[in-house]
Amino acid sequence: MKRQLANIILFHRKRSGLTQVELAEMAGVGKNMVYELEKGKQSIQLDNILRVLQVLNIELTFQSPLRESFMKEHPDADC
Amino acid sequence: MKRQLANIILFHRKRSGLTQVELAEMAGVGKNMVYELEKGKQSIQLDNILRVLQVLNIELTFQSPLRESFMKEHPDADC
DNA sequence: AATTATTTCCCTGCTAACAGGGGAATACCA
DNA sequence: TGGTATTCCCCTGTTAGCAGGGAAATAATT
Repeated sequence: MKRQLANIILFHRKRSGLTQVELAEMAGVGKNMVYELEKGKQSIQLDNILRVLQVLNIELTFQSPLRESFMKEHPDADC
Repeated sequence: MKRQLANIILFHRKRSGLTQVELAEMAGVGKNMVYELEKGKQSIQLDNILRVLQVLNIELTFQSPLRESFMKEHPDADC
């Protein structure tokens, strides 16, 4: 997961034909943010990352053994 | 996804019998971080969130239509 | 009810993320 | 090869995340 996020964002941005600056503007963040994101910087605020991911149509999900088994018994729980 | 992260963390912390302070110490972050995380604060650094998730054995994954179709053709790609 | 544990929410100082600018380096064309 | 587009990486000032302390509010335990 270290550089995974960086790779995913780079991959999706290139595929969508956007430059770093264009992506930054669409996401409402600074251009250096996008640059550092793709460089693999970890200390970036979640909300900024989410803005970028939203533009690229990338979804973020959480998984854990505990969660899976719980959701099986409570299908309508929001957690 | 707004409060989802907060709920997941709270749920897992309770299940593991940890207090906010204990979780914070194990994750190597401040106690207020954990409190704000569970309150749903979005502007938190990703690396700090990941430290907390790691303690609780929660995994983070990315999904997108583009990614799925690409991984099908390149099963060993790391992106 | 009384005691203890935990959470909530103040506060302070430090630090680094952030936006935005700019220039050099590199990549991408015609 | 020359020109353009894009990326890389520096800089500056602002701002807010962060750790840590502490105290009131709430929850849990006996």
